Amino acid sequence: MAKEISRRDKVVNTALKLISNGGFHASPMSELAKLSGVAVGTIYHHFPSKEDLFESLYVETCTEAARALHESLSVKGKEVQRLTQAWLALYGYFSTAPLRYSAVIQYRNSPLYSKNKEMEDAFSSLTALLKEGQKTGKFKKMNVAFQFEHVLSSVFSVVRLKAIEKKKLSEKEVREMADAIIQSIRK
Amino acid sequence: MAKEISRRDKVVNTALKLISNGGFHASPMSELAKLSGVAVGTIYHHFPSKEDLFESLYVETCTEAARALHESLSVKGKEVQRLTQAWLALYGYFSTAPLRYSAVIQYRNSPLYSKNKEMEDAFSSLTALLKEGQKTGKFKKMNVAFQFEHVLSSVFSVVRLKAIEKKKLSEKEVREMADAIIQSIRK
Amino acid sequence: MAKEISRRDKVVNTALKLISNGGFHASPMSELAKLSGVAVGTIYHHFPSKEDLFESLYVETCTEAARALHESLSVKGKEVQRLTQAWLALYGYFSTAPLRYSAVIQYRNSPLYSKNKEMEDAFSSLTALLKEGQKTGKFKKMNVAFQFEHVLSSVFSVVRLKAIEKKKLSEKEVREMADAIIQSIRK
Amino acid sequence: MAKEISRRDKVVNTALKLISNGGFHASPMSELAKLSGVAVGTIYHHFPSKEDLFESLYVETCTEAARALHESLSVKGKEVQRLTQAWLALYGYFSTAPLRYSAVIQYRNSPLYSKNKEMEDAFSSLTALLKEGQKTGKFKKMNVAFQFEHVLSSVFSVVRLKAIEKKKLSEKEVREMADAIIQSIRK
DNA sequence: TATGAATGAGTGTTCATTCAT
DNA sequence: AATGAATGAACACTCATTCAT
Repeated sequence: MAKEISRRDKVVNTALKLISNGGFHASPMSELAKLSGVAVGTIYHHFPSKEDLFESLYVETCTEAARALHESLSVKGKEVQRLTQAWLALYGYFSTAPLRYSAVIQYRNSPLYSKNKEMEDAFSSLTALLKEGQKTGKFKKMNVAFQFEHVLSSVFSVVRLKAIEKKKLSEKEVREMADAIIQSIRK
Repeated sequence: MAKEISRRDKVVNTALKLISNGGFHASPMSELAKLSGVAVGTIYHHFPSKEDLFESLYVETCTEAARALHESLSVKGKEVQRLTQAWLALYGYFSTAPLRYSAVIQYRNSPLYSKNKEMEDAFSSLTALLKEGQKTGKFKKMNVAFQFEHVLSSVFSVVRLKAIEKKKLSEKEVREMADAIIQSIRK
Repeated sequence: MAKEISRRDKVVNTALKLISNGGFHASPMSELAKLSGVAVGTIYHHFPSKEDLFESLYVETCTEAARALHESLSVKGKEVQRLTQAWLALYGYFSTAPLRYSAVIQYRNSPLYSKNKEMEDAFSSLTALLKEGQKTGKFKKMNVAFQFEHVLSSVFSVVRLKAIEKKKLSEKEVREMADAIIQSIRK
Repeated sequence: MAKEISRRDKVVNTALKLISNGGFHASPMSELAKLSGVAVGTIYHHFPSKEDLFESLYVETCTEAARALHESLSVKGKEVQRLTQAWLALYGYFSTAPLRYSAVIQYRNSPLYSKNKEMEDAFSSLTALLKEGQKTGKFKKMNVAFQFEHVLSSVFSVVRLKAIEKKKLSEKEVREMADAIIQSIRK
């Protein structure tokens, strides 16, 4: 029973590696094709353009991360507890998928971004939680966009330390970081 | 007595605009030359290569920001107070120079980075403050690199909100954000 | 009894539209397939190659035009009268089938041509008429190839005025043009 | 004293050869560069795009032909005589520059055309002559655009016979052809 | 017959860099 | 120092054609 990987998936996987290595502009379609074991035309059969391909990486990743986030928030609990779960869920997802972390970071800091608020949309349940916490008085009253950015960028900072800079981080340390962030949000 | 702007400075200023607009790869040297009112060859008299030019932007900016940071830290005071001053100094610098903020963000997320720890070095006084605060028990004991990233990325988040996304932020709001961040660091 | 259009005919009709619009090189087989409601492979079942397909358009059209020409020449009469009939027959055919006119013009001015003297062959009865007229002294003695070209290109000029440039031309005007041309051929 | 041919002229000359041979689409820029002894980038330094380059060929040629036309019409005379001179001038120009003839024909039958009425404009003195002749009663009253096309296409037919199909044509024969055409225009 | 995913050679164009003036 | 014409490797993308189903 052969494990068939679709050509599209081969391309996606190779693209994640390439972009994580040298970035969008250091990743020619020809090389992507070669490393994927696929013809150039085949890539264009699945993605209309290079930009689209890399946008797909971003959107797909947002969707996956949003699913992890959603599951973590499905458990009932107090706001602080739920925020902790959310933070850990996002951290869990991205530290397990460092290539996707890389792709997301690059996309969000590229000129392609801003057309695309996928992440903000996908993570709307996080925004909702923040608003709710502010309303119930559990969280500080503060610009929600800022709090959102704050949570997200702290997750990314830790993922970077662990997955990119290869720092050893114990579970306890990670948990402390999460708590520190959340402390800056709760009242 | 006319205020002569050196050709080098013209180039630097135009480069900041260009990179802020479309990014490194969307900023051809030929256009940089044209918009600067300078010949292509002239740019190469001042900078050995395109990469070098954009690295210079980064290094220069780090140096300027470091100066602002240094001044803010020259005032004696308790660790928490000094950290607040440091945060506000960095915020002050970057929110006044949004093009340079843009250049720094892009550089730090480009493959050119990592050769270049300019910012960490330039901001060593911030790292020193964090270590000191941990030692004296004022700050939470925690991975210093993470705390550093955390401070920096929070500054950048707020600058982005204000300078890029054009959100109106009162001084009071900014101060609250700073306090929130610092609360997550202090004991 | 439904009027079934064969796939081949669908392709031919679409090809005529496409080539008339943007020309041979702006008409990819993939688009031809899509607009025809047919798979790419199906086109290749009916035509060995793209060049062949467009050559078929030309040859088919020549054949149809030759039939019209032939019918007009089957009526007996004096050379001048018959030439007039021939001119009007060709004009009639092409002004009714402007897409085919377009295809013929393009083919005749493409590098594919010259392998293919289909039109000269198909229109041999016109050449024969010209030769006959010269022999009987009704037409000027003159290079027959030139006279042939002359007649044909005048037909095409008028078709172009009417069908492509949408000039309103009365039957009387067209007749005058025909007469003018023929006057330059007759003695 | 070396005869310096500018790079631009080298490109133009090679382009005329190439397009005359296999047409626009069979003439890659890379080959054009190689045969011109010039770098690809250099072509783009002088022409914004391939289409522009070939349009330039057309426009330049129209301008040159218009000059020849203009000179021939500067001589005073009766309308018929002047029309003859005009016809012969155009014939003279194009039969001496068969590559340019080829380029013009191809351009006029390509989808690029129609944006560009250069030839009609450049040859406005011919149109003017035709109108004048109709007004003074020397020429048949007839659609001027048609008469224009008629004159032009007859010139092209003869050039084609001579320059492309290598038919030997004596001066006398050419003159007879000219006369025949003009006979179909004069009253 | 019919399909359309897959192929990959080929093309127009860009742009960092050089160097003669 | 300053200029900008010239260079050519590199790239994204196209599209005629094939072939397994």
